[in-house]
Amino acid sequence: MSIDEVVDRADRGRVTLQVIAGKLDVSTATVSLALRDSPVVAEATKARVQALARELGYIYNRSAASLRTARTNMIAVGFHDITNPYFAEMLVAVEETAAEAGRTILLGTYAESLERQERVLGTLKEYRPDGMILCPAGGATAESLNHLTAARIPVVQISREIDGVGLDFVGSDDEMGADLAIGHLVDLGHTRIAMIGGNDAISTGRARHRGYRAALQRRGLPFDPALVYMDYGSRQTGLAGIQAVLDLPDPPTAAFCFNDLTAFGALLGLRHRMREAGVDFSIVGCDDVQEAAQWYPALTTVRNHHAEMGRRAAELLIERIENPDLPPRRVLIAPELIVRASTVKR
Amino acid sequence: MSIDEVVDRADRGRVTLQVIAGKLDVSTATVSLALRDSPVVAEATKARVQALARELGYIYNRSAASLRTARTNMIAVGFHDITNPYFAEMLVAVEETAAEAGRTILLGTYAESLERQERVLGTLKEYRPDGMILCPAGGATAESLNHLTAARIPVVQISREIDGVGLDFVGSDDEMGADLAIGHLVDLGHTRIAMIGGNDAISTGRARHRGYRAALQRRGLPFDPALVYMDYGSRQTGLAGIQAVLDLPDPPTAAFCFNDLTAFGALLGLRHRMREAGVDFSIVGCDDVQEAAQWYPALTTVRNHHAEMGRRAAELLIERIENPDLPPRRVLIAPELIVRASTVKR
DNA sequence: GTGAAAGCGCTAACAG
DNA sequence: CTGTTAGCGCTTTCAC
Repeated sequence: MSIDEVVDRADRGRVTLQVIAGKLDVSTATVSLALRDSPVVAEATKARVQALARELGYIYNRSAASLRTARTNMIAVGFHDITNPYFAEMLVAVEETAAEAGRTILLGTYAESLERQERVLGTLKEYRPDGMILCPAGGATAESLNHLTAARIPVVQISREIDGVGLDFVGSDDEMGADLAIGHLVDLGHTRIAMIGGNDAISTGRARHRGYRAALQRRGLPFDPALVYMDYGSRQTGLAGIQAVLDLPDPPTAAFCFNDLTAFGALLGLRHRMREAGVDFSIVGCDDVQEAAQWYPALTTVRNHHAEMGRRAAELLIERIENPDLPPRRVLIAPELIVRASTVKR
Repeated sequence: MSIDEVVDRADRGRVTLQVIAGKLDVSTATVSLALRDSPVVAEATKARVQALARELGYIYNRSAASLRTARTNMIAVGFHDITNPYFAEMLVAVEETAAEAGRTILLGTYAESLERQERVLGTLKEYRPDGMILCPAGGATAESLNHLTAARIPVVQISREIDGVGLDFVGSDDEMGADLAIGHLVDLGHTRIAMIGGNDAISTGRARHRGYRAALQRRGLPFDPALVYMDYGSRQTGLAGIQAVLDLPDPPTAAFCFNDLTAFGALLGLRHRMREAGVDFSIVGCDDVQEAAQWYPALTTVRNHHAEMGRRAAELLIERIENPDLPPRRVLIAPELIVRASTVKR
């Protein structure tokens, strides 16, 4: 073969197993095996094949392989929002774990739109990922995931859980987390404790609110609905929520926030009222995103080990891909209270 | 066909064009056309095909289609770090723009590791994405992307630029951004202005430092190397950097930070020294991530329109996919100074 | 240790 | 308007 031919081939990006086989006068089967370093091929042959492949700039075509093997080595990830550092950090953990296991991430996002989620998941599944990791939009129902189970696609839910789908789940023990937070505040002498952010549309919202009420009750404290400000867990919610409860005739002295983002907003809202967390008010967040330690005051929060959640979800999924008949598993990671500077004795 | 057969097919996830064609006694070609709503197929036939496809739970197999068409409708995105909100927000814009154009994102990350970048890009290209959007790790060279250009894969670089690769680029005009920042500080009466964060390994680092020097010079201010604290643009860098320059015999009264993350760290570092931005010191960030407006004090920063960068990058890539022979384009988005509360008259 | 051949599920000519 | 045919690039028996 001439150099020109080689360049020509490489140029047109059309180097296939056939081309290599042709030039070396071996079969495509041998080339295929050789490139995958099969022990069945003679060392000398392998070396020749691999050398030529490199020289020609051969690129393995996974679409073709997938068609044949019914395996894509792709893991589809459907997240509602990767702008929230909690999910961004979780996604990185998923991606890194997947990459270590030779898998690549196919990503879809849908904010909190059920309709976009529908479309995105539909598209993702056409790529035939070996499995999916999902954090559904608020209000998603078991029926909305039926098409995935019907197609027998291995799915693990992360962080948010939909009741009654028999799918794997990796999340945090949110009732315990709320209890940790409330316990800490009560220990500091607080008796009027607000809960800001979170709503009934998502499982974490329900669980953290449930945990909040149970924790109060467990400690003999009354539940006052006026102290509960429910909304999507954003900075804006925290900003508005803290001010709303501060305006109450009998305002709280502390607040447990649905997540760190809400807590950051609350920290700010406090300043707008010339108050300061850690001085004359206490704020506890939930999640422990990187930013939490960096705030001023540094945020006391419930660490949910979200990177570990990401890693575990990827591991669970890979196990399920390899063994689809496993019974559904539910792994709850125990949260941990991280006391920093935003909480103070009453 | 019996219901049992249907259920059986659906169960085994093996509904293909052939199956539908067989049941309807038409050819696979017709089914293929009908499912894509081709005008060439009779309405009645289309309706029958589409109805049966839905009934059987047919899932389009993009691997198979890709093999045939040499188009995957995937866009590979290689980012070094999506934990930085700047890049997370950019990624969302890329993903949404791609989704609107019927493309899905294949994601790879590599932190700042050139070796991981190498591996990740190599894997991504085996999936035969129609194109790639890259933000390379620090220190990446033109050679390290040669394999992509050799394979004639359309690539657009985003945010960070590698000299001498003839690839499309979408980024911000960083010298202008630095000039905006320094101009603002000089207008406020500052003459000793530090620059914190950023390094020579990445194009934005070089450009912002170049802009910083040029801006000083343009205003007749001396350049003092002691005021420059170079490092990767992280919160930690800001925290350490601000304290380092504050320790100088002749400390600055203001600082321009490489990015918002660094600025957040600097804001904190100031507090560790009982100083406060917007009161007795001025800090200007760069990027304007969502968090910037939420800080206390709210951060004065150079808005780089990173969401628009993401959108433009996706658009440029799609244009190039459709027209590979376009000459390389370089789009620089003009930054904008956003004055908030972290800067104050000297 | 290597080759021949079939086929994964789809699309694109081309014929009729 | 619909069918026939070939083939995308790979993997996998099964022979030899």
